[in-house]
Amino acid sequence: MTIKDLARLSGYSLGTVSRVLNNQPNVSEKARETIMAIVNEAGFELNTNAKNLKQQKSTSIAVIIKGRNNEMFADMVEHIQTLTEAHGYPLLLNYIDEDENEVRCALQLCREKKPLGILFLGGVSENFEADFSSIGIPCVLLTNSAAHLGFENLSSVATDDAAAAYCAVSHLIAQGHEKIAVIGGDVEKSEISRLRHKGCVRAFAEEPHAAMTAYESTRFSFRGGYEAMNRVLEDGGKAVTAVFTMADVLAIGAIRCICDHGMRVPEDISVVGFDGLTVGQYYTPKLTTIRQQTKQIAETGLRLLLDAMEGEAPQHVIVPFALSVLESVRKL
Amino acid sequence: MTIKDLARLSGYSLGTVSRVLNNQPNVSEKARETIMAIVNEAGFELNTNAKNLKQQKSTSIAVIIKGRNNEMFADMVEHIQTLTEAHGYPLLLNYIDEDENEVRCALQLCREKKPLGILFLGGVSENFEADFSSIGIPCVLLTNSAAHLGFENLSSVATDDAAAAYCAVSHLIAQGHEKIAVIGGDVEKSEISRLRHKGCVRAFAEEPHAAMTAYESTRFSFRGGYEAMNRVLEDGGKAVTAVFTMADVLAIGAIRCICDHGMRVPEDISVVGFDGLTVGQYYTPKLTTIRQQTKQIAETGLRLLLDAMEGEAPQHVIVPFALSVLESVRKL
DNA sequence: TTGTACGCGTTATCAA
DNA sequence: TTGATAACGCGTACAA
Repeated sequence: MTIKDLARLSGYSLGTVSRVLNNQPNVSEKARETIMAIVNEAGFELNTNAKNLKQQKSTSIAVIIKGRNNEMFADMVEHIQTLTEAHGYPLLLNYIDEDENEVRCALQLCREKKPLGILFLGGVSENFEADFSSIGIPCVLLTNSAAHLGFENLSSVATDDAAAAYCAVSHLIAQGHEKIAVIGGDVEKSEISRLRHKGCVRAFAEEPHAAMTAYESTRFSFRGGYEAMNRVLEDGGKAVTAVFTMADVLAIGAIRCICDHGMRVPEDISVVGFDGLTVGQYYTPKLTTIRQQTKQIAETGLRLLLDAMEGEAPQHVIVPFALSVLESVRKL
Repeated sequence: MTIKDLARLSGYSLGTVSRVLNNQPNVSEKARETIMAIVNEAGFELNTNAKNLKQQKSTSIAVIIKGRNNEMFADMVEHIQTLTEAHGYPLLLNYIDEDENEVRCALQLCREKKPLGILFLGGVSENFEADFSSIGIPCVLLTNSAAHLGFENLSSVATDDAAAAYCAVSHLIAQGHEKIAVIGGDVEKSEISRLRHKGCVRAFAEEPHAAMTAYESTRFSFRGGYEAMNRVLEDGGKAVTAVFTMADVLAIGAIRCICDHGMRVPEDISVVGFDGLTVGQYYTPKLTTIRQQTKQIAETGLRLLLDAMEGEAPQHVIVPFALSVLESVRKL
């Protein structure tokens, strides 16, 4: 079933049928009704390939998600999906590995699928600096700020990672902790880890009686958290009383490790996480954590993208975070 | 950059260029080299829209995932993605709501994107009975069996849900539990819940001294598990000593609820989950659960789909499960 | 308000 | 082994 058949069946010409299908003006009400009746009855749909070929672009928005088993991203994708559905934009979901180059992926996507815009869930500055200039369509980077990159077609929405980490560590210090271990990602490679680490350093600098006794770098996973905590504990001597982890999954891994060493959280060691995953509220103990506003990040990001698609200038938005104080920290 | 430019640049005609690009025979080695050199240098890529338009189909495989915040499905999608990448099939990921009709969605997909095959992650028999006959391409249903539906182009890969639930409840009974509550989904609407419920019933039937003191139906989420457990506990009197939940998220919600009531797991109440989520191994207590082989389900499902795309007959495979005995069950 | 004709980038058929 | 040419289904000037 093509618009040719539709033309034949309705007695109108191809042009009229096409105009009806695209809600264009200059069509008689009668023609519209006649044609739409046949469309609905036969369940006709335009051929996307032909349409895109003709228009030299697709009508879709692409999303590039770094890391598949990332509950926060999954959450954001869900929101984005709901919103774009309302706007009528088909979504092109692309999951890539943590260490793949998201900008290269975007370039390929532009050539192959020609999306109207791209949403990056996660990304590293270096990749953008290297290749982003070849991308011509509006893009938005989520969870990292792209303000310093200065591209004309790149907006960003992010949490203030340094401030959030500062807040988490300050909370531990305020509760009387002085020997605090930190578990996070590779400060060389991961921008997010770098920023959060910076926040930690600032917090310790302000309170000289407290110190970061160790910084353990690992993958962002339950197992990564477990193994990193293991190294902290086996390193003995400096007996930490608290740990700040740069992700809730790390916190959960770390807590499990602490329990396996015969200690308890928060009685023996306090733990603060980062992200605000749902599971944290159902964990034992309920996780004290930095809660990121995933919904707001997703909504704002999409809005910036749609705005940019309308020709507006890029923006760089910081969304607020909140320290969610539950049960995994004890006052000394 | 199109194959027209390529023809002009190489001095060959459109036909020859197309043949080279599609690795067809009857091309001189010289022509192949000349053209490929330009392709590589310029980073040329075929226009997918034009190609699909001409061939009246796409080269992609569609995946319809019911429920976005489902860690098990996310896991399976990850495996599928890795495997299809190796085979060179682009993946069309479609996340839909729990209660949307996956077969309707598939029909629309067939019209719009014309995939080579469809993988269903989750689905209910009723929807397939109603509309699946209109779908002409090979499909595979994962996590539910489609054997009884008898479609010529529908394979399936599933865990034996009834047997697994039977195994879980039998384990509790074997540990001396006699008053056992069960938390799951709506037996009327959810086929999976129905099958698992059936397994429970059989287990209780075999051990008359044990009984299902309550069946609480709820959504498959942390909160759902919490609320259902709340109802069980507030219903007092029949003092359960164990709970079987039809999902690990339910188990975690239930355990949190038990703790909030001042009791402990497994000291006061034992809990068995279902799925084998990673977080269960890092929970406190480590979750005793029915472990589903997500990797194997995904791999088998994709293999069946590829086979069917080659013209082979549909198959219905049951993959084994395992009872993972960790810490959330106590022997009475 | 409606219809005609062309081109989007590709594959495939046929003739050279 | 190669080249010319006709589709594929659609949008859109332009003409009627």
